[in-house]
Amino acid sequence: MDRGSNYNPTGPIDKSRVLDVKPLRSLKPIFSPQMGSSQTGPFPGVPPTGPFAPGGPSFFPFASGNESQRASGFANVIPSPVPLNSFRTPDTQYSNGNAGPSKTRGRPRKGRTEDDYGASDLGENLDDPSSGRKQRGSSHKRAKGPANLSSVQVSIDDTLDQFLRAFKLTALESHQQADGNKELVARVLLTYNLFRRRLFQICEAKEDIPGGTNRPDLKAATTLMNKGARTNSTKRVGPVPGVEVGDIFFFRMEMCMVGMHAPTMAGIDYMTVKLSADDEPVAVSVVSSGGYEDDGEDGDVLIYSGQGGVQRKDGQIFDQKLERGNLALEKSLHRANVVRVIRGVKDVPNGTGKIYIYDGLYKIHESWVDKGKGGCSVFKYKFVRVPGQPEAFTLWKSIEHWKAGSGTRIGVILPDLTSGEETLPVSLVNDIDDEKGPAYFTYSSTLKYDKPFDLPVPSSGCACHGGCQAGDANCPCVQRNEGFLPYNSLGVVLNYNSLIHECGSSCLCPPNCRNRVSQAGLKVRLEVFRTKDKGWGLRSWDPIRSGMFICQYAGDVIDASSIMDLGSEHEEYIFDATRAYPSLDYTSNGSAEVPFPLVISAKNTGNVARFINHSCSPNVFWQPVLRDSGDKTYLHVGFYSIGHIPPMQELAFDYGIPKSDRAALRRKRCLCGSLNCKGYFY
DNA sequence: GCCCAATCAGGCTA
DNA sequence: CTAGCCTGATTGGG
Repeated sequence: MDRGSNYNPTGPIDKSRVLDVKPLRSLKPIFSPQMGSSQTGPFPGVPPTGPFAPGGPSFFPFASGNESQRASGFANVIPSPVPLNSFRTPDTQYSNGNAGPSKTRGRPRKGRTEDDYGASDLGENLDDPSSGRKQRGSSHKRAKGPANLSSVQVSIDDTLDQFLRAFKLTALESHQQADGNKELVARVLLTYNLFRRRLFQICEAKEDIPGGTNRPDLKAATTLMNKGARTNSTKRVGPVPGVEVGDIFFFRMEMCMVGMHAPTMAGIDYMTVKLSADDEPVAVSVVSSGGYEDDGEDGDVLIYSGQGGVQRKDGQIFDQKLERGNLALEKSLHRANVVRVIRGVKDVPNGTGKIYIYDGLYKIHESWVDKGKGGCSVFKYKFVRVPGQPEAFTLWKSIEHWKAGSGTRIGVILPDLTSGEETLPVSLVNDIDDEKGPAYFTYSSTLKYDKPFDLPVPSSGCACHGGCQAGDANCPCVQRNEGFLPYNSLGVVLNYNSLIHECGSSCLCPPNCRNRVSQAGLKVRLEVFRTKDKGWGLRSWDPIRSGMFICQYAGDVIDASSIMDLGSEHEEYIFDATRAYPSLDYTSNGSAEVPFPLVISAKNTGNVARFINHSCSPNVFWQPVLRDSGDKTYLHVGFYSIGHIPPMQELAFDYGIPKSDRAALRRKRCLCGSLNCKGYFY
């Protein structure tokens, strides 16, 4: 019921009596509150129909069918990597007016950590005590390779243009910028994240490049938005087309770009609606991320604090005023309008970062004035979630309980089907039917090569005792990856090469080197679960960032020529790199294939990857990864997320198309259920 | 239209 | 690890 101290049971008070306020001009509801109306549908009272309710389900008559089908399949639109020679070409070959040192902003670059997500765990347990926690400062900078500034600038521009072209965002129609849809939102966010990561990778490797930044999140967003690559820029009360309840974001700018929440810092977003006589502000969304003392009785209630009203360092105290966002919330309360709520939670693996969860539509039930710390007056608003929406924030709370072992999770068959083989347990869960588990197999987290199947790649290990450093031109591992480290410290791939060269056994770097991601094991808590109609599948309790490593494909490497003879029951657990995969087709234009015909059977021995199902709209893709072992180099297959994946969403990748006609005859009915499902897979 | 203030970021340092 | 400083970007409002 009441939550006690903060709660004022006397109900809303007359704020104008207490504070310096603008008068509420009209309290007559624009829309009838509809609280007890007989309206049907999942969101009673939503939207507040009328002149300013463009939200809600829409048809997209302008979306070209085949274009949307093509573009939402991430894999076939991955831009090719910037060729290495673009960093070596003299300036004179380019006539780009932006190139040239004269355009540089003279801002001195500061020292920075190895990634854009705060402190890294690198540098701990180092042999070399003098290196300290982090390689920083002049010695580190001097180690960086000579950067050809202008050509790097060109490559940043080129990279962006490639992304924009690949995702067909070069010339968005104005109606597409104003009103989005799911496919468009996905394209904008994917482009943003690919560019942001690539931008970070380039900037951390080279000093003082024009357009360089220590805030790739901001830089990438402004660049994209300046080119018109955004959507849902029309503010609206109610749902945002293309964003679903439970969707997650890792940066405020992401929400800005897709019309979820426009302000870059402020917690309350509102719009001014035209009335017959006056303009009135109406709230559209709030972000609750711990800046104030927000609280709620349970997952469906949020006590939100108004904006402003701080206690300054000099001791001066400012009360909150009933203006701007606070006034808008007050109006939304009186109009009984819905407000989108975004919950910010701490990103545990990152530490300093936050994850923003879209928790759906809420209504403000009451407001009051409270005394905040320091004694200033603070507005409080009680948000109550509109019933009937999919679970979002409460799901996160449940997962916390599962992890702590305090919650009862129904349908758990095994707490850890890997029997400790993996770094993290993997639950086996069935809350669908009576199946007791998948057919017997031996769990193994590694890939087994029977025959020496090595590649003629001369491997000379690095000597980076403190872990490989971005921009270290002397590191052979950096060189093999075209001058960059392929991952950040969270295990996120930063760009898309046809091959990732990880450090191997001949390298002297420690096991927690940034370039040993796929060999370091699981980083997210996975579960094998019973799907409704596709057998067993794989999903994650933890949120997964765009580009993050998920797992490798373990099993037995088998002879590619024998794949034709395998029985159909065998091919259920086959990974076949010789198939045509959309992503590989795109990045390579057909030329750069996997170095040798790698086929893996996980029928008898395998890991979690054998449970990943096919989807025509995948959220996971794979990349070949090279690791050396002694004097031999072995190929592995790493799985990475395409976009951000909320907890408990099934992981799936595109199984590709077999190149042999015989195998192609064995097509199976696809049950992925996506809008652009081809209807079958192999 | 220009400028500026306000703001539940996010990186970095002490 | 946390508090605080610093740069930063959008948008509303004057």
